[in-house]
Amino acid sequence: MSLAYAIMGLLQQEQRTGYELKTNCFDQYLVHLWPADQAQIYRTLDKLLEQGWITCSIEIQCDRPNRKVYSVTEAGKAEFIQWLQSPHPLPTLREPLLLQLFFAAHLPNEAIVQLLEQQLAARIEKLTECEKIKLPMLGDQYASREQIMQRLVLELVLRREQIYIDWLKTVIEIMHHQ
Amino acid sequence: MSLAYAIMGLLQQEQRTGYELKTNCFDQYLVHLWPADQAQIYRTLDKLLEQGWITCSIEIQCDRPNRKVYSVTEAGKAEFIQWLQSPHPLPTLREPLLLQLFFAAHLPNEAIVQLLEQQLAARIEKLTECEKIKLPMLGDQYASREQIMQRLVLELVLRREQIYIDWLKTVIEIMHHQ
DNA sequence: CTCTTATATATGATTAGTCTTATATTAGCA
DNA sequence: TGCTAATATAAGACTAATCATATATAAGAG
Repeated sequence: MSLAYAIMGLLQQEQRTGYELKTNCFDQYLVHLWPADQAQIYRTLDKLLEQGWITCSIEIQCDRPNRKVYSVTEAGKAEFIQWLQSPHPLPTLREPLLLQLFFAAHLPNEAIVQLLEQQLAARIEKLTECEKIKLPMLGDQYASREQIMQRLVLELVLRREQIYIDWLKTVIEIMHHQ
Repeated sequence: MSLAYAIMGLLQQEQRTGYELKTNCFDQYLVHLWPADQAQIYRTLDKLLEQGWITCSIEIQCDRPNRKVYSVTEAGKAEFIQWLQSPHPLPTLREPLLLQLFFAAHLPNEAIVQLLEQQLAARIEKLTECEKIKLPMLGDQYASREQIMQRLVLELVLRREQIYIDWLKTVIEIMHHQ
């Protein structure tokens, strides 16, 4: 379960609450990489606590609801390093659009183009979102090791989105001239 | 639930049993697009039957276990055409490797490279698998409409795999010269 | 004669992820 | 005064997918 490790990775940067993980980490830096539901984050924190991989200290606040601040234990750090190095099978990417296109012979060309145009708009929007992410460029000598790794990941995400856009455009072109 | 529609699409080509769907369709033509578990196929067939979108006739065989042959009803065909045209939100692609790399600053370069090399091998294998799929080329004037659509889908899958491979190679290169 | 493979269907259990709703507090706005 | 937004956690319900296992028959190999 990768989410558990994502959480441990984030808690190693600094101790955090479930709320901070959701709003400051997953929704800001991991939206395009590993989106996570609030309910799932809290449940995973419980599970990690049970396993003894994180600990929790309750901060009593007078002006706000109490916070449970989590940090990673030594056992958790060891477990995290193990996970970091372990190979995973390629995940299966199931894309409804590709399935639709696979069976699209049943549809008139205009209907197919409409489907593709809609997808193209969505892809362009996603690429624009990803381009907004601020990270030092690859040549940047002031970039930290962490930032370099994150930039490399972002590079793939950008390239991948670009491929979809290019492909959609050529398919639309082909469907027009048929 | 896209699997239900994939099944209806396949049953529209010709009537089939659950076993044929699994071994002749999903495992052969849809492995890289929409892999499906045997248990899930049979359960989805039950659900489609309940909905009245497919019908079933039992073929008694003397030498083999009986077969339940399914075909799509008029209601099912209408439902399928509706689905074919309806836009879907972009699916979230969660890739453990990207998450690992995101946090890989904790790891020495050699360990990162090892992870990348392993992934590269897996990606090359997958690309090779996809290249084995036989479909007429895009210019082919004897290609059916169905084949053209399937070739277009395959083109994206191939391009996407190629992007991963290119990216992995450049990242490995970068990790070596750091 | 037993073991494996192919044909054929079905159920139980579990995981990961999503959606919805509930609770509680404070600040700020109209 | 009531409404909304931000902060903070939790539980219930559900779906899609996966894994394991069970059943039954026949052909073919060793």
